[in-house]
Amino acid sequence: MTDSPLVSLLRPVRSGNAFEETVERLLQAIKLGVVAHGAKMPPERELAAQLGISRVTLREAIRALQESGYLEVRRGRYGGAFVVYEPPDPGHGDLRRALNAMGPGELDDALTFRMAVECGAAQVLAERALTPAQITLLRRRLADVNRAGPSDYRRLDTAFHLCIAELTGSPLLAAACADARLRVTDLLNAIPILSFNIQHSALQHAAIVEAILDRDPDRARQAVAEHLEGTAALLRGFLA
Amino acid sequence: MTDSPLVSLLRPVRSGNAFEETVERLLQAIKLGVVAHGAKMPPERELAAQLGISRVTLREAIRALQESGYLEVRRGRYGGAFVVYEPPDPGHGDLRRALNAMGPGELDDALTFRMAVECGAAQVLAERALTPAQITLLRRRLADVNRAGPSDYRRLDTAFHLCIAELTGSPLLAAACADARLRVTDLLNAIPILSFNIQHSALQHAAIVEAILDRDPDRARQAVAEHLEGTAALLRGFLA
DNA sequence: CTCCATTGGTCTGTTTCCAGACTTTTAGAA
DNA sequence: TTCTAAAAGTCTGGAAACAGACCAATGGAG
Repeated sequence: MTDSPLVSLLRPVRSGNAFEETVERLLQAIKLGVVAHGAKMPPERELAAQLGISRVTLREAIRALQESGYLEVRRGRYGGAFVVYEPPDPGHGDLRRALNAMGPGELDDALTFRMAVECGAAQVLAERALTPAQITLLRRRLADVNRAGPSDYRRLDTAFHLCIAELTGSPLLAAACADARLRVTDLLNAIPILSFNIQHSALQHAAIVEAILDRDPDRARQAVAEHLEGTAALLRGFLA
Repeated sequence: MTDSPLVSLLRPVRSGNAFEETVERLLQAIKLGVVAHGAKMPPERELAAQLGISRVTLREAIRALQESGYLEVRRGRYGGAFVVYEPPDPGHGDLRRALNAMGPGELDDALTFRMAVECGAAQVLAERALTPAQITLLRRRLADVNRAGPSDYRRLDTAFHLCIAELTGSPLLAAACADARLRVTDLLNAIPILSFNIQHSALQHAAIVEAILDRDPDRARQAVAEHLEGTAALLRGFLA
């Protein structure tokens, strides 16, 4: 265990199959509600460019999602790929199933990773002097998630968390946080949204923002850690 | 600026060219001294598997490094690719050159990213109860870097930093830290190693380990932040 | 001295992926 | 009603990457 740095350094160069990877990404964008129900995905050419893949590959992925009922594609001007998917209310077996879909150590890996990068992002942000526009944006996202109904909650919660990372101005860090979030999405989606939890989270979200705006890195870090620990404990509890 | 999460989510699926990416990786392993001067890289088949690429692609990369004088390849049993490279003493223009080789925002991005993930890793680790073996390893790495001579310094410093991430047991986090380190390697290599800096770093390294072993996440976070801030300030200073 | 395991070197056919040109559909503007 | 721009759909040739089998060298074991 924990052998030389070779292990970290000589890790896989490419994630795997471009097609599958793309399907996964788009699926996450849909499930996270980043592209909301009924909304249009960006045009193929644009999307392909952003994802760094060819149009052909992208289209294969889109077709797969179309056939699975996540997207509806319309041609012609003002056409495009529209999201036709609404997150179902999670049943009781769903979390178990989602957990089993992950490898054994994978859950811990994902949770640890998320804890580290999100705490790091909050800390970094709290060390900065934010511009008024940034402050406004952060407050806005906080208000959004606190005002969210059950159908919007996950989406706005995601937006709030990612907003912190994006405000650091580091694309690498933002990508890492997005990645971390992706790895627990399926699990989060399988947890029923309880109003008790929402209210609890709202307090924690507020504490995070407050600490950041107060330029207090330690408090920011702690607030995020506490917040994420709640989710982590919930998920880990189902493994017992 | 700071538009919707789409930006973080729909980032490139694959890093780029497998060949170039591989060359870069191997080069980093060499420059970081992870595979020391005169030592042998793992066998092709093994390496290809670890990097998740075909042997053909790997061999192309190896040949490129061979032709650039980084590796020497010997056939037959006990053959392999041997590192033939010794880091040159950095001259005065080197840092400038390395900095210019990066895009404008890239340096800030890399430094911010590094700050976040390494602080996060230290914090996470400090929340844990470490096994005796883990404690021994951490202390060992600390002692190694503090005992290092100028020729070994970078390598052992890298090993120490990565050790913290690896001890969290999260491959994702370890990979993120390795990645962050990679992005500033060229810059660090261009800085002359001053004994003053080494001594200063030694104190900070010790403080980090102490905080982790004391199970004090805040102090661990602060110690890492302070340590990295030193490097960051040094690099940023050259941009003025 | 012979054998053989281990390692790099080479070849072949296949799959994946790409770049780019071209076609078709469609909704709105003129 | 006609025209146009923006979008998806289609096609082709080629490059990149892979899988896997096979060859060649080499140093140590017996």
